[in-house]
Amino acid sequence: MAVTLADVAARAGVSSATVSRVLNGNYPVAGSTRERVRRAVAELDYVVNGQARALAAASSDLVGVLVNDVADPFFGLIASALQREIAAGPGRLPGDGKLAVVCNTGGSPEAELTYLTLLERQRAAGVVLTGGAVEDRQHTAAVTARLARLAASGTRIVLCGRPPLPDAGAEITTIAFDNRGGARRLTEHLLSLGHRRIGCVAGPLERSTTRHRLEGHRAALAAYGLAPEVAAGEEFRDLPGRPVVHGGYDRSSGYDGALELLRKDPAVTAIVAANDTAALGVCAALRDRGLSVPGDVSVAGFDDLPFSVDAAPALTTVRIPLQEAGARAGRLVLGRSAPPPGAMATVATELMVRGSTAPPSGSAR
Amino acid sequence: MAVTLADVAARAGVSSATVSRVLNGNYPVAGSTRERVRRAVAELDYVVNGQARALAAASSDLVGVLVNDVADPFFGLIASALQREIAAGPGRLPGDGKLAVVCNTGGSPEAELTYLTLLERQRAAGVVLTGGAVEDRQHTAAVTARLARLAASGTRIVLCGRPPLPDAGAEITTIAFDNRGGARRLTEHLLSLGHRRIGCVAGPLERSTTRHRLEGHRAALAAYGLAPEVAAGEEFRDLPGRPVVHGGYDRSSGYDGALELLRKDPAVTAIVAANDTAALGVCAALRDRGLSVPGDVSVAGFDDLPFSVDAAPALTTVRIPLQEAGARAGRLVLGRSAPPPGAMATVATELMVRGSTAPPSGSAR
DNA sequence: CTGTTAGCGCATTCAA
DNA sequence: TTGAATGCGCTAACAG
Repeated sequence: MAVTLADVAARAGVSSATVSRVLNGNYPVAGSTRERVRRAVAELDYVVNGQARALAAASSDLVGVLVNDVADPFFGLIASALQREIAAGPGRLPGDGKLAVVCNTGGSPEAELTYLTLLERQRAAGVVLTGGAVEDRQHTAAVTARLARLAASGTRIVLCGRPPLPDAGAEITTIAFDNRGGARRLTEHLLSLGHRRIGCVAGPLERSTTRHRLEGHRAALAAYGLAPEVAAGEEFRDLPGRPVVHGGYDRSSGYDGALELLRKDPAVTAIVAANDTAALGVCAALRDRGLSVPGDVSVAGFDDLPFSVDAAPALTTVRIPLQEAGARAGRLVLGRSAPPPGAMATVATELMVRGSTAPPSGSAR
Repeated sequence: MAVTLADVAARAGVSSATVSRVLNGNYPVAGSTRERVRRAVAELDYVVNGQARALAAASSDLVGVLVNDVADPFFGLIASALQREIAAGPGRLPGDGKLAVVCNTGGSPEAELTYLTLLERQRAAGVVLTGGAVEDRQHTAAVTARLARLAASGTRIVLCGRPPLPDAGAEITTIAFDNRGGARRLTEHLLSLGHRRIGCVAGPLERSTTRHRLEGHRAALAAYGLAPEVAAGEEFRDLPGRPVVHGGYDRSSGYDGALELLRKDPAVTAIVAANDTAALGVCAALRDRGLSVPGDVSVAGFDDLPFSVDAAPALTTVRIPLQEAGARAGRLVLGRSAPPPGAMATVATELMVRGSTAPPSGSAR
C-alpha cells in the first residue's frame, strides 16, 4: 500500500492538516514542525496522490495539448516549447509545474472531441488546440460547445495556429498565424521572378490553414491581374481553370500531388506546396520526372521546418515562429501572461528566399 | 458547478450506485433502467470526474511517455505510434482508451526524475521511458528505485530504446535497439568502400546510445585490425588516437563537430555522425568548407529519419523501426501483449546505403 | 500556529 | 436487480 498523508502525520506526530500545509506551503507553520514533517516525508518516501488532491481542491495540474501529429515537426516544435514553458522552472518549487498531456488527434475530428472529453473528465487546468481547424459547420459547433463548457468550468483554453472561434465567448484566447499574408508574399516572390503558371499542391481544402494559404496565394495573383479578387465574405473555392491539387501535409501527398499537377498542366514553372514536408515530396517527384529544381520548376514550401535549409536545393519557404508561438500559448494557458487585446494575437510570418526558387527558364531572353 | 453522478441519479430516479454500474458496464443492470440512465446522462451532458473515479477505484487512465525532445522526429515517431496504440480504437468504447502524457525531459536527468514523481503522484497506469539513458551511476540508481516503486504499486513500466535496468526486478520490460550491430554494419560498409580514416561526430558520451554506437563502430574497426578489441566488461572509452568528437544529437552539434574534427584530422575521408540530424549539420559544415559529399568526404547518419532520403545527397544511415517499436511499447504498457521472454526484446536495425557514402577519392587507382 | 471536522465524486461493499 | 453506506486521500473551513 502506498504511503498516505496520514502515515506521514503519524510519523511526524502532527495532524494530517499540518502535513498538507507544509507540503503546499500556503499557510504558516512553525519552523521546527515543518522540519519534522519534511523529515517524515523523506523517510517514508511519501508522494502526494494527485487525484485526491485534485478532487479535494477541485483543480488539477494537467494541461492538454491537442496536435494533429506529434511526429510532424510543425507540432513537435510547438509542443516542445509549450511544455518547456509550463513545466517546473528553476525558480519554482520542485513538483510544482504542470504536466502537459500531448494528444495526437491524427487530424480526426472525432479524436479531437474524444480527447476533449478525456480532458474534461480529468478536469484539466488548461487546453491548447494547435494547428488548423477542420472547417465543418457541425464539427465546429461541437468543438465550440465543448470548449465553452470547459471554459465555464474554469479550464483555460488557448488556440494556437488556428482561427478564433467567434461564438465561444471571450474566454478563449487565440494565437493565429498569418498564413494568408505569408502565402501572399510567397506568391508575389514567384510572380516577381517572372513565373506566371504557378501550380499548387495544397493541403486538404477543409482545413483552415489550407484555405488561408490559398487565399493569400489568390490575392497575390489578383494583384497581378491573374485571377479575380475574392470578395470579402464570399466562400473560398478553387478556380476551375487553375492548376491546384489537394492532398495532405505529408511527403507522399507532395509527391503524388506533383505528378498529378504535371499531368493537369505540364507547363507550370513553379509549384507552391502545402508545407515544407510536402515540398520535399514535390521536389522528389520532379527529380524522378527528370526535371530540375529550380532550373525547370521552382518549388516553395511553408513553415520553415528545420530540415528545409538542408534540402537540395534549400527550400524557399515562409517562416512561422512556431517555438515562440508555443511558448506564448503555454504562458497564456497558465494565466501567467495576460491575453492580448481582443483575446487574439496574430503571429507574423516571414518569407525565406532560398535556392529552390529562381526565374523561369524561358525568362533569360 | 459541474454535473455529478448524483445529479444523473436524481434525474433518472435511481441511486448513484446504479448510475455508476451503467457507466462502467461491469455489473448487471436491467435494460429499462440502463436506458433511463443513459438518457439522463445525455440530457445533462454528464462527464465522469476522472480524479474521483481514480481515487475510488485506485487506478487511472494516464500513461506517461518520457522523451528527450518532442520536437525531435526520433521521439516524435515513437510517441505518435505509441499514442495511436493506446488511444481508444474502433472496437473499443468511446471514452475508453488511455491518455498519453508526453513528457519532455530535454535530456535532463533531474527533469526525468521530476516527471517520474509527477506521474507517480498521478498514479499513472503505465510509464514508458524512451531513448538513451544517461549513464551516471547515481542517476541510474535513483531512476531504478523510482521505477521499482512505481512497478510495485501496479504501474506498468516499459523501456523503449534504452538498455535494460538489471537491478529493477523483472517487472520492467525493455525494448532495446540494436545500436551496436547497426553501427558496426555501418562502419563495415565504409571500410569495405576503402575508407581507413573514419571520423566520428558522436553524441554525448554519457548516453547509452552514444556508447553503443561507438562500440559497434570500434568492433568494425577491430575486425579490420584498425583498433584493439574492447574486452567484455571493460568500460568503454574513446581511443586517444582516433578522430572522435562529442556533441549533441542536433544539427548544430553536427556542424560544429565536423569543423572540430577537420581541425583535429584534416585527412578523414568519412564521417559517422551521431544521428541523421547531426549528419545534416556535418554535411553543411563540409559544404561550407568547400568539401563535397561524398566526393571528398563520405557522411553517414543513424536512425533513418524521414527527411534523410531528401537530403542532398540522400543519407546513408541505419534504419531503426521507431514506429513499430513505439506501437509495441504501447501494447506492452497496457498489458495488451505479453512481455517477451526475459522481459527484453531487441529490435533489429538495417543499413540503408544511399548517396552520401562512396569510395574515398584516392581509391580510383 | 495547530488540530478537528467535513466533504470533493465516485466505486464498492453489504443488504434487501 | 437495486439502494444505502462506507471510504479512497486530500484540502479547506472552523475552532482553539
